[in-house]
Amino acid sequence: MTSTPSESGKSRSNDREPADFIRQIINEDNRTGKHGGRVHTRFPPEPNGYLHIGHAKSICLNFGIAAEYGGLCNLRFDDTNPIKEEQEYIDSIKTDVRWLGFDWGDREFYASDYFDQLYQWALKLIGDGNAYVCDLTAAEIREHRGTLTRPGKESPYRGRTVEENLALFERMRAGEFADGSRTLRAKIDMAHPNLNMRDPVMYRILQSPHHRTGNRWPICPTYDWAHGQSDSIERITHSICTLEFENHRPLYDWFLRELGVFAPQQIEFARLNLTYTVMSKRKLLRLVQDRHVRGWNDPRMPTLGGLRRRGYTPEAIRAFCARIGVAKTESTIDVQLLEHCVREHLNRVAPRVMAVLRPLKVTLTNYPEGQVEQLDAVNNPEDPAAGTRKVPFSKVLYIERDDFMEAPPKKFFRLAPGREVRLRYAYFIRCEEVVKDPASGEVTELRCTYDPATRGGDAPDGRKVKATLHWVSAQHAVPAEVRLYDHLFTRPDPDDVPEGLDFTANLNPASLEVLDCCQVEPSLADKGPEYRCQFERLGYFCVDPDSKPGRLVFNRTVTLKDPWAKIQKAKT
RNA sequence: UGGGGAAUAGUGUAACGGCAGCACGACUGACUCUGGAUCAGUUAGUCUAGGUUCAAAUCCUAGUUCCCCAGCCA
Repeated sequence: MTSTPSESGKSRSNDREPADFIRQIINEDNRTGKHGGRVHTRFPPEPNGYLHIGHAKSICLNFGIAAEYGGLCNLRFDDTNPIKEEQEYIDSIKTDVRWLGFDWGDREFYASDYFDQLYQWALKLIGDGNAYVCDLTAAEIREHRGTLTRPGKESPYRGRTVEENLALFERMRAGEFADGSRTLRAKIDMAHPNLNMRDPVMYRILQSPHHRTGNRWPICPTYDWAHGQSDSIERITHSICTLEFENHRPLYDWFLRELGVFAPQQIEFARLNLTYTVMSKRKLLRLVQDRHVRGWNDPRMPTLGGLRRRGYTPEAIRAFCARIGVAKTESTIDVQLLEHCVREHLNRVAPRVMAVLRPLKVTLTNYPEGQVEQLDAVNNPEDPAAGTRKVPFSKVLYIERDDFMEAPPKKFFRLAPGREVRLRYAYFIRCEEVVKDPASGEVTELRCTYDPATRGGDAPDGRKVKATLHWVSAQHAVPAEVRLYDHLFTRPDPDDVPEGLDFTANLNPASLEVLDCCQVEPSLADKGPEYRCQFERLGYFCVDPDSKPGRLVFNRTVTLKDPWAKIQKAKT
């Protein structure tokens, strides 16, 4: 946890700076002294799934705001539903938040930490005539709730006395009743236009063991009953959540008011949507279960685990979250902005290396047999401190198949019969002869000559060349597998499908391409997982955890911007 | 047809009665030993209709469109 989560480094504690609507609210609260200048937020994941880029937006918001205002941000697991939650998720969530660069200190909390307090508060509401035990089944409750346009009917159990309710609730707690047979409900208003206020359930009976409290609680609180009170216990000043909870705010406030306890302010913002991907837990789970991807951390997934494996940096994700801003308008961010953010960071820090993905053999007919030269190559033109390295050069090389065309169209600047190009950091070469497989007609080798006077890449006579190609020396290169990724879906909105089909109809069949005959420069031989670099002219890549010594595996994080590829794509 | 929200270039996001700005994208051009990076430039916007005002994205009125809510999920 070395970095400051506040990317701007600027304090937002004055209201001169353009601030988003949440920071404006906080600025106003600070101005009026509402919380004595205190700012305390929380990130409250439910431990029933893996974190994704949408959560990163919330994490950056909550931890970022706390840091900017000199406040604190808690990590709180919203573990009110034992049948869906598991320790594995808790561990992965903590790993991801830490990886993103945030620190919750010793403030790791669980809603289940507050089950006793919640129970006491429930007793108070019952005592005040504000809650009652209801014997209706789930289906009956639904029927009684009414509809969007029609008021609900009151439960026949609504009129129970305080004593009756207290006795029944005590027995619920003692585990005397079957799952789902009774609930504790807030007594509010069955005719309320907001359905959340029509006597919402506070406790249900769920005998399944809880990952933290074991079998101590046969009853468990609902989100509505637990969340606001948890915020209150932690003295959260600003409880930031997504738009769908806007309808719950009246209830959130109602509980706090009836209890007479510290009242945090709930503020809702629009969740993140990204083009060419899905973000809902349900759809992500479906992709994993139906084997459309290789797992939760498949590099094509928008999960933090997937992005990490893909080679994304925490810095890039934080920069992205800072740029997308925060508002109440529902929006879909162009995935190109995310890609821009990784490129921007990796361009600054990633060492450059040469790797040939689809090798084409090149023999330099006039280069001495058996000779090897060690040529100097710059590690990162954006960072002189990164220094240089030696790259071996010899008579037989590999270049990229895409860098040669027998009949080059207009605007193709690379190698072609009779044409001269530069090999990066090496020599000018000229293509003299094209060798083909007589059967298939496929080009199998290029026989070229090199100009010894151009060693290092410059011609003493000042002659220019239109392209510089990357290459590797055949006898020195290390074989590697490279996994190329593209968008998981073929449409910006995966849900844009013909009637009767679902989002899987838009899955991109070409989202993964595995190249297993790649040749990379020898300096890469000893690199392990999480090593990130730029393959010159191709893109940013990282070593995959599947990689083993002698069997390198790389993932392509993102391509470089490539005008030529765009020209070609436009033609098809 | 109840209630709660939201509408600003292609996509996001500012401007809080006083010149509609920024980022990404797209398109030019310069430079380049990465068709990368960098630099310069172009493109393009206030949902609609009225009203208030010297002045409206901003205030008022009426409409339109989109999102959320009928889990003992969160």
